[in-house]
Amino acid sequence: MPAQPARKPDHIYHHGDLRDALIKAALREAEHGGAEAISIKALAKQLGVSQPAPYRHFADRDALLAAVTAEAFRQLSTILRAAMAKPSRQSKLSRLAQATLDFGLSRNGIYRLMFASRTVSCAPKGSELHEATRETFALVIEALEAPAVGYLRERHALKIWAALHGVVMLAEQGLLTGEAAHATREELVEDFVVETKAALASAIRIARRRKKTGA
Amino acid sequence: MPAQPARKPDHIYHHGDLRDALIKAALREAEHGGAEAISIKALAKQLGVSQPAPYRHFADRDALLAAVTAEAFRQLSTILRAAMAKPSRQSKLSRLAQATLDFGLSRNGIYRLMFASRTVSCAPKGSELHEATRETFALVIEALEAPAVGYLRERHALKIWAALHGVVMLAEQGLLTGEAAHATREELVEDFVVETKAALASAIRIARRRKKTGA
DNA sequence: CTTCTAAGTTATAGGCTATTACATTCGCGC
DNA sequence: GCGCGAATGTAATAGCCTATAACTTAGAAG
Repeated sequence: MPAQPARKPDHIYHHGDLRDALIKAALREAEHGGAEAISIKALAKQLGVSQPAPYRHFADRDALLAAVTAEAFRQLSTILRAAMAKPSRQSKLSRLAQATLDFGLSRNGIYRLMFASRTVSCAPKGSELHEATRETFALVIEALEAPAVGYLRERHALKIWAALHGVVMLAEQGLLTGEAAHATREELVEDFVVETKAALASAIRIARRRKKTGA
Repeated sequence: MPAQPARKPDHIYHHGDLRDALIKAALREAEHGGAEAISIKALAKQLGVSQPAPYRHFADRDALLAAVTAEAFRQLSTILRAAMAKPSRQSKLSRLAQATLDFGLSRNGIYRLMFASRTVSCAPKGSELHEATRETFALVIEALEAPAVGYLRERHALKIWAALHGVVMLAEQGLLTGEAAHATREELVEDFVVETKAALASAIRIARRRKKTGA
């Protein structure tokens, strides 16, 4: 009888879907250690393939990071969509904001991959990653539940989005502890939500009044 | 005549102040490439010492990063103090905010080192780095130019600080371009400044009224 | 059934961190 | 002034990581 009796030769030559497996495994690694925790070599070992195998699917480490980050954005989008869909006494924007905060704190490493690395800013315009970030931001605009008047929606979406990231970042750094912790992260976020809604509503009223008198 | 005629033996044995030189050189490197651009080996070469030499001054790479980050915070503090001191028609808070934005965008890599890496959150309570971050934040509180009423100042300082970081982060990511660029970064920041000042003033009024009627 | 291509393998080069053991200089007490 | 210990620097080396080159295998397409 020859060496291998066939029938699942123990280590199959073709993994099946190594590309996808790499992204998922990398996401797991990044969960706690951030981008630095993603090692191609370690991933390959973990998945039972040789170290250079991943390079068949990603030109280099940065390409893998971009793919991982894009996947992370899609996951966040899914989470936010779910939060917005869930019936609740709170506003859509509030639910989106709290869900973002939660994501940013509980999946810390991934969050930094998404919002604090150079990966995203290097993504070319039509890329998978760029599209994923755009789609997430579109949800923020949607959560405002406001009519499109000029660029007022975009502007206020940007503001609440920025404020949210700031809170997550500072919270991660432990700058929201001590005396300052008097206001919890959630309260801070809710402050921003309320203020943003009020500011946008007011801006829209003013814009419409101006338009009417102008026309 | 012996080999070396003395008189500055070309490569001196003791650098003089390698520790400080390392921090400054690292800061230069980080300016554009962020933390990843800081390589102990490269720095050593650049400064004309052997690779292991830096380890006489820093236990490991993370220790160097912490020192570099602390220095960066002190530099930011200096810049902010200067911006606040400069006479201007704008409010102190506005000047501080715009200076922070400017710093975050022009010294991009360093900014990420300060606000988007794990370095800061790992800094123990009494450490040089921790103190440097506290001092910077104290300037934000000062810039509010408001009386201390409960923790209202701290809370609003936190809010404007968070919003600022958010704007810088999104701007770095190119999320502030396109349609959204209708509102420039500076305008967004000014929005936050105005809103924060108004919100704090209002909160203080309310707190005082409550106190008076309560007492 | 052959042949082409996608996907995987071994071997290897080169960069980085960090440690160990050894060398040199500084400065302080005497 | 001199000698010795502490501080600082060096050479050599181990171990991890990325990335490439050259070769091999499996599966699909004609």
